Amino acid sequence: MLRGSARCRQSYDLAAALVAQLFTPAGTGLMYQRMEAKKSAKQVSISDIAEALGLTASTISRALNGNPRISEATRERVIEQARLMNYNYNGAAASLRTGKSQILGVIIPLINRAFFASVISGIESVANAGGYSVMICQTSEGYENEKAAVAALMKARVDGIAISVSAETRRFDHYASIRQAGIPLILFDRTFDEVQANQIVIDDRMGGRLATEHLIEQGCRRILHLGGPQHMSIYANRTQGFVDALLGQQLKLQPELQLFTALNEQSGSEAVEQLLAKGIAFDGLFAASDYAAIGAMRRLQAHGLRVPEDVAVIGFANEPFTRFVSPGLSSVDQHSEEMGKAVAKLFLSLLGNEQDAKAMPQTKLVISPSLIVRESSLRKG
Amino acid sequence: MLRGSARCRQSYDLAAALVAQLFTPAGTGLMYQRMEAKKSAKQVSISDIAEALGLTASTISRALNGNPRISEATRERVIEQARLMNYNYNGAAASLRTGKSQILGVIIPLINRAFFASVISGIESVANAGGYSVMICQTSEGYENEKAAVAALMKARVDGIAISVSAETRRFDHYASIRQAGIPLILFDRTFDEVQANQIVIDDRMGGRLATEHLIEQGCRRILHLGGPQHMSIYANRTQGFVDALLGQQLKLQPELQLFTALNEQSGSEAVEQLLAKGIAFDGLFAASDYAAIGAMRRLQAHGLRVPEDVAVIGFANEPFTRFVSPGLSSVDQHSEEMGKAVAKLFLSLLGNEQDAKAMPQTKLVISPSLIVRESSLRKG
DNA sequence: TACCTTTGTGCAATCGTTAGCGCAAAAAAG
DNA sequence: CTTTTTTGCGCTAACGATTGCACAAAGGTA
Repeated sequence: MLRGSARCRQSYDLAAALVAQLFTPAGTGLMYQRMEAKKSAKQVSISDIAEALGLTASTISRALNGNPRISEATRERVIEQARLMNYNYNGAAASLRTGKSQILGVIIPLINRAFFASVISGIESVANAGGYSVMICQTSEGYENEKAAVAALMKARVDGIAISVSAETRRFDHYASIRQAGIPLILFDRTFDEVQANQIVIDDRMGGRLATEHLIEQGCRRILHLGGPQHMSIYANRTQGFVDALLGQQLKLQPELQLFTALNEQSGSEAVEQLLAKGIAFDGLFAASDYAAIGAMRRLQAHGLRVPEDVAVIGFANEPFTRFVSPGLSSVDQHSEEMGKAVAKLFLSLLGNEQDAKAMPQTKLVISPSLIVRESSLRKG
Repeated sequence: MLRGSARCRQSYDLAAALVAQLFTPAGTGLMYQRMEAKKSAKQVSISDIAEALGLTASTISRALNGNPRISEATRERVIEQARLMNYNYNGAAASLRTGKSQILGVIIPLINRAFFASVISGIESVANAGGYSVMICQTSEGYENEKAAVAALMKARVDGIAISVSAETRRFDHYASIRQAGIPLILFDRTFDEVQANQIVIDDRMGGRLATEHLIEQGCRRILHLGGPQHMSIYANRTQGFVDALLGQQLKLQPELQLFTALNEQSGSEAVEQLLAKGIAFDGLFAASDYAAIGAMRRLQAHGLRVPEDVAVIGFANEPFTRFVSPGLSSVDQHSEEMGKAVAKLFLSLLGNEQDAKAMPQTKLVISPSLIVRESSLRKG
């Protein structure tokens, strides 16, 4: 514990420069002496401003917070002095006093998935506009990391937590402390109904159905489905949508044409390899992930099969690379940015009206996905 | 200001459940009464634990922080009681008292660039291991957003700030408050030498040279360079590397073969269109961004030119999509994850040894990039 | 037995901000 | 010219954790 020596460090040339600057315009000797006396130049506090202006900290606080009981003249003096002294609001102190940190916590599996990056963008834009900062934690799909992330956010006393559950997570006790603290909890995209929390999801079942119906419409009759871990609702629902579409079009369900994998590039590739080796034919492919789709598509092409003529392919998530590959990969867009905005908006409303979380019924918002048709699934004529 | 009513909200069924749980094992009537009395069930504090155990807050604090002056027996009792009461460490209170928040601030232009996402991953992994959380702000390449991000991080009293400068930023006064507060500042990737700060960058000049030399080696003699805004050192350096390579190989610099754009997909496409329209021929293309490269490549193909046979193409950044496109896009890898780790490590060392920031000389760490050759630039034979 | 260490814990001040209450002075109402 | 209201600000007590100092009890030494 090196905490003992952790107090006195600052560059004093800068502190001196600051004092000089202060001394010139509004020059109160008082202020100068104070800086002289306190060797350890901490950041400027409202008390420092108060002292410089001959007021009290409460007045400074009220002035900066727009309290109507403060005269405009005083407010302007305060704001100007704060600027001069390079005052920085101390969020920690305010958080301690008010119990609010003005920070939202977000836990995601992987930050380098375009989907999650977009969601974060959406959250940030709305949250920032509402005066909130965002604290992001990545679990790398790990349960222990998720536990640690929750702990870190609780420690930071965030005002709300949004989680997209890691693939490894099957128990949810670590969410209990969130609820016990009365902190709003929102699950997005990767949700579990076992957890009592607000949810924002896309209609994955509809997405799966749209994608599959599109393939059927393009003339596919034997459609391979590469699905994800079925304990996760998003993947189970996409698969369900696939089933819906087949049955809806009076097509038979072929068990050998449903494979469940980790849905990365490699597993997509391997799945195709496996089926071709077994001599199982198919003329369409719906993967519940773009990564699996691209892996599969490349492997099909490596075997001399043409996409979309021999096999029409569609993925899921509309990752940016789907536009760049050739043939362009059809996919299902999840309106990720919108989802992020919805998450942040829900937060703001939950925090805004201070009805107990328990009074407010759990919200479940479902966003409809959109089919994005590119060359990989489009058979002309 | 709805601050007045912002105090009393919590779900009391849960609080009751907690009390019940508490009451059963270690059952101190005292505790129960306290919860009864205080209608507003705040989170549990160390004083609550102290009261439950008949100790004082200082002992609890020391026990939880591993202070050797506390007996093992007491420590265990404290830890167990903390677990029972579902205690959460209050970072805000500690931050206020110690002046340390155990949070690192990171400001990046865009979170949905694979490069930055990877850097963040790297930062997070090292920072978390060192007991720090990470707070991320996105500027969307905007100067005002960058100012707001700095303010938000200062408000959160982060212990250090890492910035990759937005494209729009040309003034750096907003960094002054960081230095004045004595907070370690690290610029990474997008740096400016005008700013007095630690820097972690890749050797962009070397990257540009490697890419260009590779094209020359593949037989290119008229190489088009799509460069970025030259006020940004990364792009100026990549361009300089291009120039170095040409001159090093006794090739002439052709002014009409250097275009400077925003380096997105569209500008890459337009640049190619423009040159072809003018009838300016070229047999190689080095773009300072993968996005510009893919845009250019697609446009070349649209004009019936073959890549790499007619024009060999190489990009920069090694974005993941470069693997998926066909032909695979050659690029320059920036070791983004390593860069992130280096940023976090530098933080930890800056925070670790409490020599003044001024005593510690400014560090500048330069990481060497790697050439990644794929089909787009490889002429067989 | 008297004195010195070591061990384990308590006391109290402190960090910066907020907010309820109080209280003058000024303004409005009577 | 009083009385009431409004305006503008100060006082003070929190919030929860940390930490230097004090101090009693236990153990060791002379």
